[in-house]
Amino acid sequence: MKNQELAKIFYEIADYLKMEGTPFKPFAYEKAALALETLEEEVAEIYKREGKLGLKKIPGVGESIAQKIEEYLKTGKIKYYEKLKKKTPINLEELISVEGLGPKKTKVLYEKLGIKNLKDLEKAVKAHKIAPLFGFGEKTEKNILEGIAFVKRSKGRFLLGEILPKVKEIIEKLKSLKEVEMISTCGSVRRMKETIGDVDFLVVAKNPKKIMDFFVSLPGVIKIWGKGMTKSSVRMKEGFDMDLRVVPEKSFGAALQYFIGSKEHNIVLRKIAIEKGLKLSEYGLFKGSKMIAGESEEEIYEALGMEWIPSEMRENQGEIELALKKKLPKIIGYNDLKGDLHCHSNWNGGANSILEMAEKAKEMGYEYLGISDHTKFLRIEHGLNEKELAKQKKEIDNINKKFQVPGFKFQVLQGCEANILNDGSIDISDEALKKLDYVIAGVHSNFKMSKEKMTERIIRAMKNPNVDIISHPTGRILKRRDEYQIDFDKILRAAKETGTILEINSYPERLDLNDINIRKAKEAGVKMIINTDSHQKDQLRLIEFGIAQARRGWAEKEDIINTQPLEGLLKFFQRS
DNA sequence: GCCGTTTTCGGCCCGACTGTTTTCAGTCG
Repeated sequence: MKNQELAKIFYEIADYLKMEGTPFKPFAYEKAALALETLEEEVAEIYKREGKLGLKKIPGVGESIAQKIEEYLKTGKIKYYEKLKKKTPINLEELISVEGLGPKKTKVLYEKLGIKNLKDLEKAVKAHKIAPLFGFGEKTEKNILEGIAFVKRSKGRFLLGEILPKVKEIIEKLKSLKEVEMISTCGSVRRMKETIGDVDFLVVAKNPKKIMDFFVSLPGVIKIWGKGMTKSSVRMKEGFDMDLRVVPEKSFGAALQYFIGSKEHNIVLRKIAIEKGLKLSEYGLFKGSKMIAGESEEEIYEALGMEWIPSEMRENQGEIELALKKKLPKIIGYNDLKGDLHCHSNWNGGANSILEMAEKAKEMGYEYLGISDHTKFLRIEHGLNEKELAKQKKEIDNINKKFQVPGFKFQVLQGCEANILNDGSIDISDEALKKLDYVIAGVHSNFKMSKEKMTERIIRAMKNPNVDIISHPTGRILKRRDEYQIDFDKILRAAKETGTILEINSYPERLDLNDINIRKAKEAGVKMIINTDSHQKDQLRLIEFGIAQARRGWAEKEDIINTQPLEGLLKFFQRS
């Protein structure tokens, strides 16, 4: 995954340049990083095929960045980046992950106090060395302390969005070995938990030694914790660990069940087995010494008198009871969505044109795609005003004409992602909103409001008859910032009353609503929509993470409005 | 450093808020 590695480096270069106060360049590096991050094809492949010229076709990549990509592909290093790191030898990524600390403050902390990493920072905060610095103060010091605590709490866990692409790549590599007969991921990756501790693979194989040799010498392995015939364990350079187990075919299902977990789910399952006079382990389901099930998960669950439970639901949150009664909800499937309504085009922050986004959506088999660019208030994203929205509508109408092919259904809708201002009003006129197919509204500023005020703010927005959807309703950013203070039950009641739809945002850092809130919304009878918030066409694929989260929240097809075909969908927006 | 249905050079990255100031810098989206 050279793409991800390069993206990370370019983001970091951008931060170093910001630290120096360099104008514009950081923006260019970030743009290139964003493009690389979600590029479908490996840069190495592009380079192999088309050389540097091919690299320059990537949006945001010009001569200089293409050269750096080339350098990295050839040497594994970028001299320019190494030089920046050498000049200011600090763990920049770690330090700016503390909310409230940016590149500039980090630089001051390094120059005045020699702070190089989180540990140094914590020491300095605790010794009250930071508040007296020029430009800092008591409150900053306190905020930094809270920020450190938050970063530490989420440390050692990785975003599913960071890990899953790597896991899929490794699975493909392992599958290509002829010795591998069956393979699967287990653990929290398989349960699609939003953050992952380590990665587990389960393999049925003829020649375990060969598999193990291959596994411990995968690119990116920096440490081998252990290597045996049935289990090997390694540390990857990104910092996470991976285990691989080889099991006999007749136990594959039992091992899968055991290692997918969760632990809590398994404990209850084993109790049920005992009650039936059986014993469940990773080797199988046994009656005395006779194995009665184990080759597949399905036969184990069946033998225990219950329905098979999708892995995303296995958290012992009531799913076992329902499975015993054969009343599990039919949770939404990964191919049930008919479109995506939260996407940004190059009319504001996005990298691709509306047409490019639409073509990608069409390719994914969608029936519709909603363009929801930011409105006025967010100037950095080139938020659109009333006039520009009207102009954009013309473009969308033209594009839709192109898509009018007999026997083929596809339509681009025009929405917007408007801003909920401090008092709950919307930053663009009702007349303009009325002309759109639908309206998303979201909070993008002033997050540290009191619980009461923030709740009131969002509810007022929901009461605006033009607002259909609330985007990323709780505002959390994983590993960075907690959700803002809101009374979620009150929000749900207001959503129900006003018929407002709550978004499940698929961005791996957001996944907002989260699984718990999705379940609450479902129980409250509030409709939801799964969107990506794509800023470029390849991000449309992030929808997988939103769907996974919906499945973890037990959402069914009818809870999610974009499982509806276009006609049904539009009914939710009550436009005439 | 990137980009071009006004441009191959000169734009691009604005505005609110916070916390620190006493007129403003840094952070965040």
